[in-house]
Amino acid sequence: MDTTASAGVDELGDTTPLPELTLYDLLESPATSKEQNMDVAGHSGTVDKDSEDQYAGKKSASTSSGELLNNPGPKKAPIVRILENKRLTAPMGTALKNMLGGSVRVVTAPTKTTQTMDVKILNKLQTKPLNAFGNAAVKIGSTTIAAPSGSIPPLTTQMPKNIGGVTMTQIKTADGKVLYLHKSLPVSGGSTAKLPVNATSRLVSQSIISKGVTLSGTVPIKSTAPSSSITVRGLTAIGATKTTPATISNPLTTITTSQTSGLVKSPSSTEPASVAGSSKMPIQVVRTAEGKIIKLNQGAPSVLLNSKSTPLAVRAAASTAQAIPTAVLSNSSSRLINKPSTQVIIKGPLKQLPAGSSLKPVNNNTSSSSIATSSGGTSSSTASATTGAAMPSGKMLVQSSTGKQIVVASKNIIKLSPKPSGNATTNSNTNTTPSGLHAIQLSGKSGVQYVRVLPNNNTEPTTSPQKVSLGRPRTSSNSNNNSTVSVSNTSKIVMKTMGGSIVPLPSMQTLMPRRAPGATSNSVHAKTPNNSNSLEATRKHRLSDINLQIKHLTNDSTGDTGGPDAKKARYVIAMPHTSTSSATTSTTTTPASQKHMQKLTGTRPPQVQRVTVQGAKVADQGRKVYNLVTKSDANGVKYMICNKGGEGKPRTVFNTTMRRGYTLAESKLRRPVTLTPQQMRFKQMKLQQQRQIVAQAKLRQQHIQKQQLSNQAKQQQQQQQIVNSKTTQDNKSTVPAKPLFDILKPPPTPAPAAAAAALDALGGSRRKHCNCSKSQCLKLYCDCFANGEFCQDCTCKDCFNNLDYEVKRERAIRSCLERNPSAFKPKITAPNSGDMRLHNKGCNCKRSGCLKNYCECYEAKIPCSAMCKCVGCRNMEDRPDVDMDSMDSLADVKLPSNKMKELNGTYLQDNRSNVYLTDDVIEATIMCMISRIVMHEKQNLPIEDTEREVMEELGESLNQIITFAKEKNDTFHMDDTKTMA
DNA sequence: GAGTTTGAAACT
DNA sequence: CAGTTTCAAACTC
Repeated sequence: MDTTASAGVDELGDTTPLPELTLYDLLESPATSKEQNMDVAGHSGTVDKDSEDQYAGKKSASTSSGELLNNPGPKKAPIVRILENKRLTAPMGTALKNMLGGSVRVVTAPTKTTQTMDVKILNKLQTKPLNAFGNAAVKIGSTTIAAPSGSIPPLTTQMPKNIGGVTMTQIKTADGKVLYLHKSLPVSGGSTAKLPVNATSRLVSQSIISKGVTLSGTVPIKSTAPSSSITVRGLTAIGATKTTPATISNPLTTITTSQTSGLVKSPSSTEPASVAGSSKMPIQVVRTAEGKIIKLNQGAPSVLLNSKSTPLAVRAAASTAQAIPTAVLSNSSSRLINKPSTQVIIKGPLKQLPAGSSLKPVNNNTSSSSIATSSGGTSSSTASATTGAAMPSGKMLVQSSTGKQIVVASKNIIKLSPKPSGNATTNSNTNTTPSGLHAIQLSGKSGVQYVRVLPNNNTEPTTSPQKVSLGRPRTSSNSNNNSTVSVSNTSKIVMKTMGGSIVPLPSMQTLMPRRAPGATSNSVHAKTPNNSNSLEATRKHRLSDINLQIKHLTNDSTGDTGGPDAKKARYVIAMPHTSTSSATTSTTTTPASQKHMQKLTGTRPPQVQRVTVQGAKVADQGRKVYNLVTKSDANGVKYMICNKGGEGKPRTVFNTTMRRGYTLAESKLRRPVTLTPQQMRFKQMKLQQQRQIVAQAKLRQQHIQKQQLSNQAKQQQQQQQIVNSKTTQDNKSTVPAKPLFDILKPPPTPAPAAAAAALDALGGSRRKHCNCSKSQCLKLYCDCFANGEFCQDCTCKDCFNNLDYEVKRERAIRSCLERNPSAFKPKITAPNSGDMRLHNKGCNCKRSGCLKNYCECYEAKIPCSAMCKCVGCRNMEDRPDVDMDSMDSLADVKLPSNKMKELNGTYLQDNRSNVYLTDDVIEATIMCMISRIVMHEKQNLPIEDTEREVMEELGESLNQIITFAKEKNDTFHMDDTKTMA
C-alpha cells in the first residue's frame, strides 16, 4: 500500500473527519468547558500548526482572528467565536446592543463534547461563561437562555402578544422579566421549515428576547432533542441533533446552511439530521469564474458569512417572516450561518428592516437595495442565527465547520442571490447582469446562490496574499449593497483555511493582471497547436495562472447567462464612443470579447461603467477596476475616460473612433505589437489552459454531482414540498428547487462547454489524466494532486484525490505542505513582473541533457537557470534576436537579453509556417496599426503622417514575422506574409 | 502495450 | 543535507 501517503497523513493524527456539531454539541458541560472556553479576543486555543499559514496570507485583523478559529483538530472543541469584538454601530448596533445587552454566551447542553461556547456580541461585556446550569444556557448580555435544568424555575408563559405585527409569546421569567418569544412554525420553504417547534421538547425555534431578560428553565434546549434554534434578534442558535438549517435571507440573499437543501437531509422532527461530519455531508462549494469549484465545507457544515456592508435580512421561519420584522444587517453587519457545527463567527451589527418592524428601526439604510428588491430572491429561512457586531473594517471570514474559510475584505460584501437575476443590487451596474454571478452552493440549500463577483477595487490594501474577489466591489457612494468576497489565496492553488484545510483554488495568477500568464506559467513557451500532445504535456499546475484567459471565452460564450462567470479579466482600452458603436471596451482582441464587454457596459448606468483591466502592470494589485465615464462632446462623440480604480488620475481619453473588433491594451498603445514566437506560443498556451480550466470546471461539477446525487433525490422531494408549501405562505420567498447538480451546471449556454468546444475546434486538447497506481493520487507524484485538482477521467488506481476522500486529501495536502510549504506553489515563476520565468528549484537532470520532458524546465519550455543542478544541460536560452519585450503585451514576460543563452530552440522546431502567421498575429498587427492611428489622431497629427506611420508599423511587423519565419526556414510562412503584405 | 528510462518526490 | 527509494511520466521498442 501506500505507506508513504498514509504515513504522511497519519502523522497528522487527525484523519478522522471532524464531527459535525451543532450548537448544542458545542454547549458542553461546565466541567470541561472551562478549559476549552475560548475568549473572544484571543486565543484560540490551538492554532493549527500546519505549515499552511502562508496561505492564510498576511494576517489582518480579521484573518488573524480568523485563524484563531483554525482549530481543526478533532479533539478540539468547537468554538463559537467572534472574530472581532467591536462595538455595534448605531443605531442598529445600539439597538442590538440594547437588546442583547452585551455578550452572548452560549453554554451548552451536554451532548457530545464538553465545552462551552461563547458567543460574544460586540459590546465587550465580558460575560463569564454561564455554566451554572450545567446545561445549555445561552446568555445574551444579561439574558440567559438556560438549558433544561430541573433546578431552573420554569418560565411563565403568558398570552401571546402582538408585537410589530408578530405574535409573540410573552414569557415571564422567574425574576419578573419579560421575554418575548416567537415560536417558529414549521416553515414550508426552505429547508429549515421542517423544523418543528417541538412542544414536547419545548423548543423555542426563534425568540426575540428583550434585554435584561433571563430565560431559564422554560426554554429547555434539550440536549437530547435539541432541534431548536433560538433567535435573539438575529442571533439564532441552531439546535444540535435536529439540525435546523440556518437560513439568512434578505430579499436578495438567501444563505441556507446545513441539511435542508437537496444536499442533505432536511431536518425534521422525526428525523434527526445527521450531524456527523463525513463524506456524505453536503459539500459547499463555490464555483469560481474559472469554473473551479472550491469546496467550502466539508464534514461539518458551518459557514460563516460575515460581511461588513451587506444589508442582510435575517428572516425568521417563513411563516413568521412576514410578521416579524426582519432584521437586516447593516453595513457592518455580519451574517452567521450556523449549521450544526463547530465554529461560529459572528460579527456585525444588525439592522432592522424598516418595514413593519415593531422593533426599533435602526439605521435604515435606504441604500440597502436588498430590502427593496428582496422579495423575489428570498428563500425561506428557518432558524437563522445572526448576531451583529460592529466590524468597521478589516475583513470577514466565510468559514465552514471544518475550518475552511475565506477571508473577505471587510469592505466587500458577499452578495448572494438565490437567483442569478441581477436585481440583487441597486448599486453595481454589473450586478444587473447575470454574467457576473458566481454560483455558490451551500449545503442545506437546494438551490444555488449567486454571488456577483467583481474584482476588488483598489481601495483595499494589497497584501501579499492575493485576494480573490467574489463579489461586487464596493462603490464609494453606496458600498453597502455591494458584495465582495475576497478570498485569501496564495499565489497558486491552495488556500489556507482556518481548519487547516487546503482548498484548491485557481491560481492566484489567474486573478492577476497580465503579468500572471507569463510570469508564473510556462505559457510563453506553450507548444504549438501542431503538437497537441505537447500541449497536453504542459503541466497543469502551471496553467492555472492563465485562467483569466478562459474567462474571455467563457464569458463570451455565456453572455448574459446567470451562471458563474463573473470574473472577467480583460484588457480594456478606453476609446471613444461613437454613435454607431457602443463597444468601448473590449477584452483582449476578440470581437466576442468586445461583445461581451459591450454587454457589460450596457448594464451600467450610462455615465459610468466599471470594467476590469487586466493589463495593468501592477503585479501585486491584481486586477484593476476602472470606471469608465462616458461623456459626450458637442458632436455627440462619446469618450470613455478610465478614471481608474486606484491610481487616481484619469486615464487616456481618446476622441477618435476605434475600429470595432480590435482592442488595445492600454499600456501598449504605442508599442508596435509584433507577435514574436514567444507570443505565439503564449497564445497557444492560453488556449491550452483555457481548455484545462474548462475541463476542470466540468470535472468538479461532476464530482460534486456524483457525490450528492444520492442525497439529493430525497432532498429534492422534500425540498420541493417545502418550496411548494412555502410558496403558499410566502410567495415572495423562493427557494431554488434546483438540485445541486443542476445548479452547478454551466449556464444554459455553458461557458465551459462552449469554450471547450471552441478550443477543441482549435485543435487543442484537454488536461492530462494521471495514471497513478500507488500514490493514491495523494502525493505530489500525481500531477492532478500537485495541481490542486481532483482527478477526473484519470486512469489512476485507488484514487483518493476526489471529494469522496476529501479528508484524506486534505491531510495529504497538509502533509505535503509540512514537508514543503511551497509544494503547491508554482514551480515556475517570474521573480518580477516582466522577468523571465524560471524554475524556482531548478531541475536536477543528469542524463537527459535537459532536452527531454523529463526535465521540468524543458517541459515548461524555459531554459535552465542557475538554480538548476543539471548535468550536461543543453536547455539553454535562445534567440536573443527575438524582441522579447514585445511579448510583454501578451505574456508580460520578456527574456532579458543578458540572460539569453543559446537556446536550442527545440520547442520551436516542430512549428510550421502557419503557426507564425495566425489570426492572432494578423490581428495583433492590425491592432498595432490602429494604435498608431489612435495616437496620431490624439495628437492631431496630419493624416499623411498617420498613414505613413501606419504603413511603417505594418512593415515593421511583417519584417519581424518574416525574419522569424526565415530563420526557421519557413518559406511557406514567408510567402504568406508577403502575400498579405 | 510492455518495458525502460528518467528525475522529482519521498524517505532514511 | 546527502543518499536511497519510490513513484509516475516520458520514452522506446
